[in-house]
Amino acid sequence: MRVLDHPEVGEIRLESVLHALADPIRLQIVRFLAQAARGVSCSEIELEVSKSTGTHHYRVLREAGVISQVYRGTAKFNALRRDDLDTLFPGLLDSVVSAIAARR
Amino acid sequence: MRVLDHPEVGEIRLESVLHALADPIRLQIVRFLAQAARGVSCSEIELEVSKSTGTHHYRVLREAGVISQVYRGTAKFNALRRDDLDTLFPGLLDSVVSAIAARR
DNA sequence: ATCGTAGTACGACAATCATCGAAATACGAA
DNA sequence: TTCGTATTTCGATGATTGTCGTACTACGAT
Repeated sequence: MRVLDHPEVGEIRLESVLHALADPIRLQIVRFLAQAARGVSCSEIELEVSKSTGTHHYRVLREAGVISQVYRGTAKFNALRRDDLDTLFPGLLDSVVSAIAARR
Repeated sequence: MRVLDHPEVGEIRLESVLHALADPIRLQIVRFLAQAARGVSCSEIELEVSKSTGTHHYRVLREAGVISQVYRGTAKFNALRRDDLDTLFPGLLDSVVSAIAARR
């Protein structure tokens, strides 16, 4: 089974989280995950970039501590690390998600 | 008198704001401005980078819409665009400022 | 008019980044 | 085992970024 590295809660840095969120493709991913009740596979989110670029963006989000990723079979399931982020940076994720949800 | 370009409220983009905030030097500036009651000149904030690099960071913040800058004599006064940011992205600035203030 | 202070403009440089396509891997199903 | 699907890895490339030093400009004070 493939295992993926995630930063511990204590290792998540504000700069990295902000940097991870400062990209339209990654915001699109976060937005999708925010309104999904449970884990979402990569292929469920239609990104207007190539597959390899998509992989890159998921990795940036994971390594920053914004999302968690686990393999289930051949698919990889993604979820926001809501609790961890809310603990570290209260209100940050909510405000970003609200801001991206508010615009059309 | 020298005049500086600031984005209109409607031109401020979330990605640019997040990108502007995703740098330790710029977070230091924001942190300082957040706990200053009124405008602060560039030279009041001691940054561990050269003057020209400092100028660069102030410009990134201004062009993203995070701060406003006006000349008064030979000095340039900086202030957070609190109201504009709160209108556009409610809670965002507060959560970021709290996060940087919370860590030592 | 001259001087000092505050900040800018201009290259330049190395590092990081977003992007891609093509080849490779992991795993479930047939 | 063979096939198909999901995702990765590996360069490569062009764009952006953070950094600097030096030379410059703007302005107040002398």
